[in-house]
Amino acid sequence: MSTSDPFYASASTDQVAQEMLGMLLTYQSPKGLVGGWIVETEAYLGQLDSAAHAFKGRRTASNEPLYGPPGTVYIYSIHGRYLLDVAAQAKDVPQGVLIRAVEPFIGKEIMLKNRAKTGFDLTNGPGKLMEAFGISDKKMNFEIFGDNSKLDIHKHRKKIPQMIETSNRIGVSNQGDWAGKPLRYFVKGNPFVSGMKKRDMDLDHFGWR
DNA sequence: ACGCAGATCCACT
DNA sequence: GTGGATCTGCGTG
Repeated sequence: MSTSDPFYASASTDQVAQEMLGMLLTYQSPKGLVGGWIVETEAYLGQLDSAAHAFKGRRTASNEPLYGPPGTVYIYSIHGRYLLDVAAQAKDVPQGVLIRAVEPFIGKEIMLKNRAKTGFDLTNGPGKLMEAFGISDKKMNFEIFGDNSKLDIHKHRKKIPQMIETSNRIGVSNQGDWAGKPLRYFVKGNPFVSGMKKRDMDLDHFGWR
């Protein structure tokens, strides 16, 4: 995905978050290529969104990548983990999409070595997928997916969700109106979605069409 | 210095 | 399946 690609800027951030479901996320890691299908995302809508890092225009060294052009890598840390975001709007419009879970597709063996977990637990959470990928710092901040970065989101290599499900966002501390907005999107039935209950899993097709 | 955050793990119902 | 403990980096005082 290149800088000039209008994909991000042409759509609202919540639309982008939905369209990213089924796209392939890859990372050229030192140990080899790893990657997976994006199955869960969340949209964060900037200065008005009380759950967003840029709420009220907050702008610090660590959330600065959110203000970058569409496709900017935004990695931040919480609870000792690292999470992966994409800036989704034009430069200086601090809206982003959090990638919360992927279905492993490339380099599964590498991911299994990076993480002490197997099965769906390998990548069914935002911190888990980063650990599986072997990313444990913020060095790639400000890079552009697929342009000058080892991280890439393949727009055209896409799986099609049978159905996209929504919910409120996970772990947002703020109790404002925004905490309950349905800005989390996931592939219905995909077992790699965080917190997916066994009885809701579609083990035949993983929720893909 | 201090306190908490866009989470995870594990020991228990 | 779920609640509580614990993980560090960063923002605020």
